[in-house]
Amino acid sequence: MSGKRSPARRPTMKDIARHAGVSQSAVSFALNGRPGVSEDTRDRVRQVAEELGWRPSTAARALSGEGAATVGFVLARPADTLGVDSFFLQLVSGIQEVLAERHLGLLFQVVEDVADECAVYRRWWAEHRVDGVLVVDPRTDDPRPDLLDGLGLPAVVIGGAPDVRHPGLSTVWADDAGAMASVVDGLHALGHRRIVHIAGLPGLAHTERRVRTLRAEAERRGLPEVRSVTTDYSDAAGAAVTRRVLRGDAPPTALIYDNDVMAVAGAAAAAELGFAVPADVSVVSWEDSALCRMVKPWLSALSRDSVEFGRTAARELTALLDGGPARAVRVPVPRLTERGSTGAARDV
Amino acid sequence: MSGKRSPARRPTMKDIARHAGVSQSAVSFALNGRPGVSEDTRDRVRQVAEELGWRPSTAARALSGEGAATVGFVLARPADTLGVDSFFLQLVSGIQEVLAERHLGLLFQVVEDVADECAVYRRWWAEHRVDGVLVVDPRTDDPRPDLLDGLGLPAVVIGGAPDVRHPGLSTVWADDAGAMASVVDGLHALGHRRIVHIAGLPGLAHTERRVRTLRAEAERRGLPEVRSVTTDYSDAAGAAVTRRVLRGDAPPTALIYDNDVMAVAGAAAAAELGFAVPADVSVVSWEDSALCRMVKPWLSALSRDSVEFGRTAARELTALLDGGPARAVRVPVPRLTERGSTGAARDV
DNA sequence: TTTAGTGGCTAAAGCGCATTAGGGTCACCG
DNA sequence: CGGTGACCCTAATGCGCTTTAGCCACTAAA
Repeated sequence: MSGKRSPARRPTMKDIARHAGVSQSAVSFALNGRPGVSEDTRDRVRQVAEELGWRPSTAARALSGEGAATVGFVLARPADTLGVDSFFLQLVSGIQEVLAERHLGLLFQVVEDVADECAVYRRWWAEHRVDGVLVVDPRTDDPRPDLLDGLGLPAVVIGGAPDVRHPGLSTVWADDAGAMASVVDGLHALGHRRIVHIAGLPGLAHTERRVRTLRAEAERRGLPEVRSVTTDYSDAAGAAVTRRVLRGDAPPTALIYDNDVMAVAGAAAAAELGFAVPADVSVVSWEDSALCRMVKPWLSALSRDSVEFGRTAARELTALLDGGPARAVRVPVPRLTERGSTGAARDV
Repeated sequence: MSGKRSPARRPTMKDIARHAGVSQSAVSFALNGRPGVSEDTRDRVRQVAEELGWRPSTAARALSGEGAATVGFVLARPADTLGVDSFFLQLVSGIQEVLAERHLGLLFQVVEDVADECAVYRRWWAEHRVDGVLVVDPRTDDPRPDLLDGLGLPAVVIGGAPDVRHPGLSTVWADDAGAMASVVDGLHALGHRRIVHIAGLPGLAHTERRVRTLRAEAERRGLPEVRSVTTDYSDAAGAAVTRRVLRGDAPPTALIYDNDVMAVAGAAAAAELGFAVPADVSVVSWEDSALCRMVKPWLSALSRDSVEFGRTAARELTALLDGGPARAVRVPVPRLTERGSTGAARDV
């Protein structure tokens, strides 16, 4: 009835104090569970706050030293690269789940490269915008841990190996090395001797881990014709590299792709070249998603629970925000879901 | 040398004032381009601020009435639904581009349904967290415009039709009706008479628009065997519906899918059933992405520039934040990129 | 009876900024 | 030579919250 045309005013603690007939400080004590008010008053205040639909102004909270109730997440990828990638949305969705419970906001930003990412961290810190950040795509020789350490910004590195040089940062990681070893193991058992690993971006920590492990495994088994090729993760690169290696002399009999997009594109490229999957060449995707079940044959893939990965990372960050110690948490080794794209190596 | 172990302190305007030998107010005037200081002083203050790496505390800014310098974006989708969807990441990336220029943050949240989404808006508003929001997936009978209007929270609805009932909200929309008409036109010209539209979620405004238009076009041309089937956008649903309609009597000769994921899954399902694409059945995807070029034949698709779509939406929102009037902006009609999946209808 | 607590509350200060109301100083006009 | 702006600048206030200091009444101990 009252013509609610003018945008409603936000209720403040002052309003609550007035309605409840107490001082602002009493309201603050009551609402924050601090001693200094009787249970009676506390209940009354709580009730009034509820009725008024009061919520603490994050700005005011942040200003009086309580932190911004927000964590940051920066994705450093050129716009066109983040096309068909299920990993990040799932990761974020898991992160959200945990953050939402604690009413923590997620400040999200997409930038071009790591330098820009660092700039964003500096800005966020100076602007007092976030209490902590989640860092993805760790690199070999990464400037971010040093920066965040210096700023004193709590952070969880997602996908990096435990970093002894930065005891302030938590790490959540998957055992790529172990997974790679087991994949090579499986392929070797199937008779594969010539294996090419179509890797992701060079410089990324997990790319390097996989590449190193593959090389080590190959040496251990005495397989000279096993190697990695780095790419930019795009479908185009996946297809291009596939064509190149299959056209060479003594083409590989097994291909390991670092993501689903390249695996699908690569499998298609192989088929075009007349290589049957898996009769002529086996294909493994290091990322499972609906994509892997959209092509014929379905692609064998390493599955990991990206949503849970996100949850774990967020939990580590909240623990850090609560003053807990930094930790290195390993999530379960991704396991290979065998589908139709892997089989015994053709006799050479 | 000075043992920078303790996390650096954020410089404040007080620090600048001290270094520059002026009052805080002078600093404020200087830094915000307000009159009241000489150009000399202004430059000096700017320089000091620069040296100290000062950035305004958003908390303090927000508290003194300047807004939170942040806009919100809520995605109401169950976690497992947001798998292989290139649209949102691209949209967000476009949004970011515009927001970053103005140093506006993007608060991002994933929730289960629209009710939760509304709760998030209320909370954000009460907590003074955002200055405006971007709303996606508008529905028929949507509670959000009313809510946002009531809260006085500036908002841009992405993908909705212009809404005369909420003159406070801007709208950025694509002409689905026109696009649908032109697709039907093209298929009709190729001889197709039995067309099935495998649509997205019922209740979504653009789904309804497309469904309505398709029906109208069919009636206009006297095609009784043209219809829409709604789904949940998943690959599974796309494949299932495809199988169902192709197995029926008088199967359709053309299929229009509301997204790329369903189109690819559907095309695969058709192939499995022995329907050659496009000889037996033509396939059109209402979303273009790398996915469409990962299958054989490549899928004809309606391409729109999602990144630009995001930019446009963000620009409208910033205009709104600047006090500009609400507008309804139409982005270019998506155009059909003809690829190998569409062809003349087989003689019936 | 005084003294020391103690529980329940209020007043006041401070966080970092924007903004309003003045307070000097100088040049210019009458 | 006093008056009047214009120009630069400072002091002080408020935004909504947390927190410290302190007040008052009442009880328990000395």
